[in-house]
Order: sequence, then structure tokens, then C-alpha cells
Amino acid sequence: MKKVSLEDISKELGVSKTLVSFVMNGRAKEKRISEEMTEKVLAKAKEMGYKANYLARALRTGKSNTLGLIMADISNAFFAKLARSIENEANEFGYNVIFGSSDEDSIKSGKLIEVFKNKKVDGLIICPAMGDIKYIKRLQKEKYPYVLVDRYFADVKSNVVVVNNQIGSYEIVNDQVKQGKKKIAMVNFNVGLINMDDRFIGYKEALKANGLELDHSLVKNVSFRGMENETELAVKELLEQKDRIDTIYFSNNQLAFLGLKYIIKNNKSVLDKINICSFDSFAVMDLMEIPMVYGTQPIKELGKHAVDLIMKQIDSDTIQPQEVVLPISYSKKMI
Amino acid sequence: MKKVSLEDISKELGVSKTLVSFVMNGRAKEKRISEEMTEKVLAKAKEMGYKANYLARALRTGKSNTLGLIMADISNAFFAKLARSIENEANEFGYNVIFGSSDEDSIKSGKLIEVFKNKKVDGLIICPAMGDIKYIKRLQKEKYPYVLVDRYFADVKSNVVVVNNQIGSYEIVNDQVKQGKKKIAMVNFNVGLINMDDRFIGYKEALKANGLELDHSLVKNVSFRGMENETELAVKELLEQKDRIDTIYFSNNQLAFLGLKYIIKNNKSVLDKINICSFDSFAVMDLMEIPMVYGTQPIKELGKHAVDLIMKQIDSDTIQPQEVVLPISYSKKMI
DNA sequence: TAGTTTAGCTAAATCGTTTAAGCAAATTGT
DNA sequence: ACAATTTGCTTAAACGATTTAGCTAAACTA
Repeated sequence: MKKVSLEDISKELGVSKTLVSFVMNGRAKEKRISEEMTEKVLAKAKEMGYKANYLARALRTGKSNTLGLIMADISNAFFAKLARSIENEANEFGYNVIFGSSDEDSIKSGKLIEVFKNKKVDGLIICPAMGDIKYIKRLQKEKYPYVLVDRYFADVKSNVVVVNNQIGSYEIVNDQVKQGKKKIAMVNFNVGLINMDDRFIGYKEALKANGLELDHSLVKNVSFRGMENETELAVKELLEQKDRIDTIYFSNNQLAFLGLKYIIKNNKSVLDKINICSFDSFAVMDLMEIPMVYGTQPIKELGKHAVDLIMKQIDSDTIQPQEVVLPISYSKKMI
Repeated sequence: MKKVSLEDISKELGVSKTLVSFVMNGRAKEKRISEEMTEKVLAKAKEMGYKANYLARALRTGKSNTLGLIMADISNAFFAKLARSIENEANEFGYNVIFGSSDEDSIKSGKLIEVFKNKKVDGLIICPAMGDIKYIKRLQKEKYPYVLVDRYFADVKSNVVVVNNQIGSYEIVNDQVKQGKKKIAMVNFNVGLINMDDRFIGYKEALKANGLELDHSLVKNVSFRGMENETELAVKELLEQKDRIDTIYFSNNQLAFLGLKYIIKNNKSVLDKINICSFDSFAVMDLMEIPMVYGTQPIKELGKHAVDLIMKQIDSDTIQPQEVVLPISYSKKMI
């Protein structure tokens, strides 16, 4: 477990560690090390099993070749897939990823940002929680490379990769109206995140565009922490309305999952009469024999763009903040 | 973005950086720094916004407070949840987690192990791929702290955290027999991993214990890379058998998902006649109106134990290899 | 009064790299 | 044959912490 250092090699060969460093970094030619010596060093390094100590290198160069990734919860399918995409793309650049989950808690994300910075990650990819704006502003000021994914803040121009929540939401709701649905309920996340707000705006716009009135009794909000109970309650209340609703539109897959679970357990037959929509999907949606309309987020692309934007910042010190907005795609599943 | 160092503080105050280091590490009393001076240092550090550089500390102390986590694929629900559990428990110890996916490819995991070691992680938590045994043996020899999770190797005594695959599998199959099922097919992963082998053994044992013959035409193997097609083919072949089978038992949730998807699309009615079982579950299994028997892995506990075992090794240089075997629980869902 | 303790602090080494600067010998040019 | 250049290598500082060993002055002991 005790490792071989440059110095060990240099001592063995009776040369300076500078020389060994040059050779090991492939700068032998550039640094005018003789072929003969280069060979000798490489051979000895191999023989002794030399591997560079990344910490030492990072300390000296200021580059750790590590990215920090902060999400709400890596055990959530969306974030898990995003993490994988980010991992893959980061690898392409020779980077690794250190991650942390914030649980939508700004205190937690603040701490994670701080720790990752002190661990000298070269850049941060953040799915910010509500209230993270203060940290983001600080990063901005410090010119620390970062990219926001999935959510962003209107007040601070950042590098951002998101889907077009408003348009996506609009299209889902609009489609329902075109199918003749009039009473379209929405169950939304009120975490104060702009992506969720945008989904609500899309909903409102679609109603308006079709001459329908926004009915506040058809809009239910649930919190992150009380998600399960509150979603059930929301659905329960919606189903109990006197005038039957035509559609329940969930603003993300977690809510759709919880809502569906409740309905299937307690009021399965109602699914013959109402439509279910979800802004994004979970893996088995199309296994379920329930008519549904749902979006599919371009998760791979989100991750890829996020990493690419970080890399641009790392390479060029600072770039004009760029916003990448990706479209989401839809599936209608009829039974 | 340029950070304050111990030296910066020491210069401001006209004291040595040793002193500042002692104070910042809470060793002021122990090192007989006067109260007065301690106060001054703390105040100045706060004023200047000092944060320790973990790289420098790690280089000097040999402790990076980072764990390396290597799994088959973090986008897979099982691993995503495991990662979260590990993250949480690691945080309890003041650790962060750097992760990588191997895709069951031993070359990839070998590279990840190497990189993480060179990034000086204090320990590795590995879900080893087939063929990783050579790396594991090396870690063993080097006394590098590591824990195997989910899978292990019979040849090398390691710290290991797994579920009891054989017993779990036995009970599922045994239950089917007790329900009067005779022709029980199994679709298994042939990645050469001991956990999958054990699930097959459990299957065989259960048949044997009930006086049933093992029928090789009822056992189908699929590979990691050809998973989707091969699972579909396996199910297709099973359903085409002349004598109708009674049960299809999938050895994990991915296979169960793919198999079910195929059945629902192509031969839905057969679900009235055959049972579906899965060794472990995916989130929405109980949303589907299909009778099923499936296990649920104690993922939280797996992660927690894994981290605890790593921490023990880190704290005490070396401990007697310990094997933690956790039970899995079952749900029967009848319709 | 002299010797010993103790309080309070510092110098310098160390971890393993990278890199700016520089030096002696060999080679080239004229 | 002498200066200029090139070749091949080295020295030493730096990155930012931790830690060992030790120093000085004051306080205590006898």
C-alpha cells in the first residue's frame, strides 16, 4: 500500500525527479530528454509500478480532474440517469464525479457546495434547491465554474441546461383539451423551483389559449417532504369533487406514481372515466394498462450538455453564460 | 476564487502557521495556545473566510475523506438506491463519495479502481463484475480498505455485504411449488456472478426438496449486454413450449421488467395462466395488476453495513474479514 | 540562587507533484 | 579557434496543509 513516487524512481536511476516527471507526462521530446534516458525511465517506472498521485498533482496544478454533482436525490430515477449521463461524459474528458444529495434542502446543498469546493473540484453541476440562489450568486462572483441543470434562477444569468418546461406542459394540456377534456386538474410540486412554476404556467396558458377558465379548486400543490401523503390527499379531493374531472395532470413522475398508486388501490374504476397525464415518465409507465399521456425528458442530452458547458468554462476561464433548452418528447398510450 | 491559506492568516496576525493550524483543528488547548490568541485566530479566519484545502491536508495526512464507489450502473434503480444509502452513511462519518459505473465490464472496473486509488480514496466499495477477482486479490494484498457489496468471490476472503441469495431464491420457488406449480421456469443472468449463481442454486434446491426434476429446457440464461433481446427471446421460447409452464421466475428486477413488457405486449392473456416471480422488485411492481411474488432487498442496510465495514478498516488498519449476510423479504401480490 | 518546569510559540520537514530557471558539455557556425 | 547555440539534465521553489522537535521567557522549586 505504500506507493512509488517520482523520487523513488529518480533515486533508483540516479537522475532528478524533474526528469522523471517530464518523461511520465510525455514531455520528454519537448524537454529534450534523450531517447535512451526516456526509455530507461519508462522501463523503471513500469517495473516499480509507478502511478501518479493525483492529490499531489492537483495541489500543484490546481486541477483535480473531478467534478462535483449535487442533485436532490440520486436514488430518484431521473437523477440517477442524469448522474450516469454526466459520469459518462465526464469520463470522456478524463474526469470523475463526486456526488451529493440535497433532498431539496438548501442548507444541505450549501454544505455540499462548500465541501466540494474545498476538495477542489474543477467544476460543479448543480440541480439547485429552492433558496440556493445565494450560493449560486457567490459562485458566480468567484467565477467558480458551475452549471445548473433541470432548474435555474431567473435573477442570475448562469450556464444552464434545462428542458422547456412551459412548452412541454402546454402541449400536454393542450392535447387534453383537443381530446375534449374540459376539467383538467393539475397536481404540482410547490418547491418554489422555476421548472415546476413553468410547468404550471404551461398549464395555465394552454387553458387560456383554449378559452378555458383556470379553476383553482382543480390545482393542488404538494411539498417535497410531505409528498406521499399530500399527493394522496390531493387526488382524493380531486376525485371527490361534485362535477367529475376529466383529467389529472401530474407535474412529474414521482407525483404521477404516487397518485396512480392511490387511485389503483382506492378507486380503480375511475380510470375508465378520467385521463392521467404526467410531465415526465417512469420506466414502467407503458407496462401499465392505463391510458396515459406523458413526456420523456432527454436525460442523456441534459447530462452531456452540462458536462460540455463545465468543460468550456474550465478550459477558458470564463465564458458568456449559455442557456441550453432542450425539448421533451411525448407519448400517448391508449388502451 | 483565490483562496485564503493558513499562511495568509498567520501573516496577517504575525504568528506562525503552525499556530493557526493548531487553532483551526481545535487543538489549541492541547497545544497550549493562549485563549486570547485562539480568539484572535478564529476571528481572523472567519473574517478572511478561511476554508481548509482538503487536497493539501489529504496529501500530508494520507486521509482524503472520500470513498470510491464502483457499481455496474448507477442509473439502475438498485444501484441508485444503494448509492444513496452509502452516501448518507458516509456523510455520517464526514466522508464524500466518488462513483463510477463498470457496466459489468472488468476492464472498466479495473480502471476505476486504479484511478480512485490514485485519487487516494480512503476505501473502495465495489460491486464487482465477473473477472474482478484479480483486482480484489491485489487490493487484499496491498491491504487497501475495500468492501464488496451485492456480489463476492468464494476464493478470496473479503469484507462482504450481501443478501442471502440462495435462501431467498429457494423460498420463492418453494412457495410456488406449495401453490401447486410444477413447471417452474427460471430466467437468469449468466454474468458469472456468484449472487446470480446462488439464485440458481436456490431454485434447484427448492425443486429438489420438493421432488421435482430440474428441466434444463425451463432454464434460460441472458447476458448483460444482450439483456433486452435475450430476455424477450427467453420468454418467447418458454411460452411456446408444448406443455404449458406454470411459473416464470426472473432472477432480478431488470429481467422481470423486460420479460413482463414482452408478455404484456405480445401475449397478455397468458398471465391468467402463469405466475410471475422476481427475486427483487422495482418500484411500480405493485401498481401492476398482475399476480406476482417478489423479494425486496434491504438496500439501505446493505449500504450502511458496507460503509461501516469500510470505516472499521480505515480506523484500525486491518480487521478480520467479515461477511454480512442480510435476509430479503417477500411480497405476494394476488389479484 | 540555580535548576527545573511550564506556557506559549516557531522553524523546518514532509506529503508528491510541477515548473521556472539555470548550468555544463557538446555541437555548430564562421 | 572562439563565440554562440543546442543538448541534456538539475536545482530549487511552490502548492497548502500537518507535525515533530525545539526554543525562549516566565514561573516554580528547593
